[in-house]
Amino acid sequence: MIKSMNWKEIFPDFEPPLLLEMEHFAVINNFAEDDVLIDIGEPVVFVPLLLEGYVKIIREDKNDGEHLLYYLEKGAVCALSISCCFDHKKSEIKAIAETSGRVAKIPIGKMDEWMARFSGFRNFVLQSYNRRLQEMLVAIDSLAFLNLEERIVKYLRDKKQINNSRFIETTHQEMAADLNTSRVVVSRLLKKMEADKKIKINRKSIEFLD
DNA sequence: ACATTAAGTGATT
DNA sequence: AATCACTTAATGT
Repeated sequence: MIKSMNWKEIFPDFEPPLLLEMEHFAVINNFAEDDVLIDIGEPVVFVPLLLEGYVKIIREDKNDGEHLLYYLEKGAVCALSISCCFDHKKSEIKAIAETSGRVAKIPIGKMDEWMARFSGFRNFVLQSYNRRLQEMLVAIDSLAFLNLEERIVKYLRDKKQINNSRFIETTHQEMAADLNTSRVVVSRLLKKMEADKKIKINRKSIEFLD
């Protein structure tokens, strides 16, 4: 179903022999919006490469709610899954499909092998790691240094970017969960932002006026 | 018409 | 900024 043309397009630096092996060993899965791709505590047996779509990566504490860390985009590999894989650990995060899309699941054993044999693959993994680390810093910064209203603005900006639309389809409840706060507080701040002409609130969607 | 879900609000901590 | 205890509004059956 997936031709090497597609692979080459998404992963331009992969060597042709690597692409051939990938087509053979990778398991392709389609997923729909809101699918839970992995949850906390589930064993990680594959390293997922995102072929299409966006995935929300969420850190969750059993008692203390959850927090959105960052989004994974097409052509990215989940850095956290790699570290989990190497140690045969269980997942530290929850991954939810922001949009529908496709993943290629790489068996753990192949990761070692391909990183050793293909410099294109090794560089890809390292770069991907790097990007995730950067995004993690951004997530920490926003938690540590931004107030809730600023975090909401950032949240809406990110979502706007991903969906490529100034109409953000979400509920106050969902935002509160992602930002680890309460719905009432989100509603109030959004109301204020609407009064300030920054956004327009509709039921189950928000229009971002930049 | 009734139930469910999303969002708004005042009062309190 | 969080929580409570509602109310109101929109949607689904």
